[in-house]
Amino acid sequence: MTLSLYNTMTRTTSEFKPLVEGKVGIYLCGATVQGAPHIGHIRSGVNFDILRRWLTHLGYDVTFIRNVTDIDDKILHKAVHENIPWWEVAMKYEKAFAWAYETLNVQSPTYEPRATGHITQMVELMQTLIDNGSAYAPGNGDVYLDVRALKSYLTLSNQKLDDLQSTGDSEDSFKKDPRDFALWKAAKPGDPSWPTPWGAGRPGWHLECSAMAHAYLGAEFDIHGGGLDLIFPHHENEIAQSESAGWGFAKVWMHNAWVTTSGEKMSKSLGNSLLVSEIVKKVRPIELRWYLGSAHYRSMVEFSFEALEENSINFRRIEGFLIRASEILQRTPDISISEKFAAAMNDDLAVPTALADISDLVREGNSAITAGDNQSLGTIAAQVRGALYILGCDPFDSVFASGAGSNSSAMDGLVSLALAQREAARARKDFAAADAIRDQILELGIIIEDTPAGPRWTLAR
RNA sequence: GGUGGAGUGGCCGAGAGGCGAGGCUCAGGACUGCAAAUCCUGCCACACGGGUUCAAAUCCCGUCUCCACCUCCA
Repeated sequence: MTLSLYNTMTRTTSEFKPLVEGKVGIYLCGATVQGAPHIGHIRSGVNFDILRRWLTHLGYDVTFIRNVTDIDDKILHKAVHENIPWWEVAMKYEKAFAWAYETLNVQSPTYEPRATGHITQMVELMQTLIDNGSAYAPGNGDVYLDVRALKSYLTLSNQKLDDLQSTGDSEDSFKKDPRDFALWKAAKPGDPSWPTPWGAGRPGWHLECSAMAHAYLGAEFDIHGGGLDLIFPHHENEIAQSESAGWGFAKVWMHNAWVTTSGEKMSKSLGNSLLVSEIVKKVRPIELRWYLGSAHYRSMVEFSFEALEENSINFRRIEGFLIRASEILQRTPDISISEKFAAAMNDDLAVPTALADISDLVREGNSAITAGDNQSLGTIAAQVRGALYILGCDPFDSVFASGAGSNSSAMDGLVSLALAQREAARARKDFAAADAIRDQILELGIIIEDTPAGPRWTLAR
């Protein structure tokens, strides 16, 4: 059984073959740090984190690059607006993203390059492109890529150059063709700039990613990821620049779909952003991650708090099973991968199909608990935990320490005291007193369940 | 105008020629002092109109509706 992935370039799902046996290089377009992360941003991080975890499980040595775009128009605008230096804006939101990734258990990239740290590589790339006639510097300080000189263009979005709507941009008089795009933007007064042979300025967005991908992954690499909206123009332009420089560039292109609200794409301009920092006040981070990760990465997620809550209930059912299993087995379940889960994941990360397997396993596991079959329980619990680990939602992961098994011994002692009184009341058939204790404890946020092995308690979520 | 995606039961969501994924909700049952948790059973489907086929949610033709991208975007 081998891994198949959908490639946006070919519009088909085919077997994944790494360029170098046993190794995978991934470049994911990360954030432009101009605002706090909303759940759409973080979905991309979660989806590709699942891909990375799965590749790692399959035994690949994964080099995962996720860049930070720390210089761009919006960052500069924000700096002016807030009257602080542009680098303060960039760092502030870079930290906000880092917090969100960490909170949602997204593994840290192998390398996380910043655009401003790779100006040298960008200048070198531009020099190559100008030398071979692919790009030109018209003298105003800008550098453009000459799209008419390209052997091929728009192969990823499958469009024709002439079908593109004209931009109606009248300020582009220096361009040979209105569809030529800027590799480098001439410095404006007051803006940060870096020197180049063609004048001082700052990098265009597309140039950054080509230069950084090349710096860390080489002329060609396995997988390039990003959001659906990056296909055009960002990824097309990355391809154009990189191929013009003679690089093979990415072999597989993967794009995650949107998180939408009310059927519309979330975006800053619509003002309906749902910040990660706000949502984790309403549900636990592990539940938000479960919600974002449990849909197929190429399917749109229509966000609603109702759906989020429903998904959380589903997750708690699975989590509850694992916690009960660990109590009965008196140890944390192992991590193993079931064949069905593996088959689903190998089919272009078919997480929803894999979820059906998890549900079946949980049902079987619960039945094993009832039957007192601890051997089966151990096997099943390990497979459930293994699946959750790949999805980044392992309740025993220390990242989610506020979840399972974190009840302090002091608290356990106090609750046990109350439970002992309740058991005494039940023994003398004083059910009014027993129920009163249960109700009072419930008001404090603690749920009591009577099991054949005696009462157990958990914190209400 | 160009490119791409979607329409499945009360709700959310898989599947891609033949056995109704799964979850939530609802109804009933088992268990329980009562609950909770859990298990079992049931209810309710493939946007519309044609066609191909022994067989269509799935393939083909047409129609309707919705969404995204076409130089800010995860």
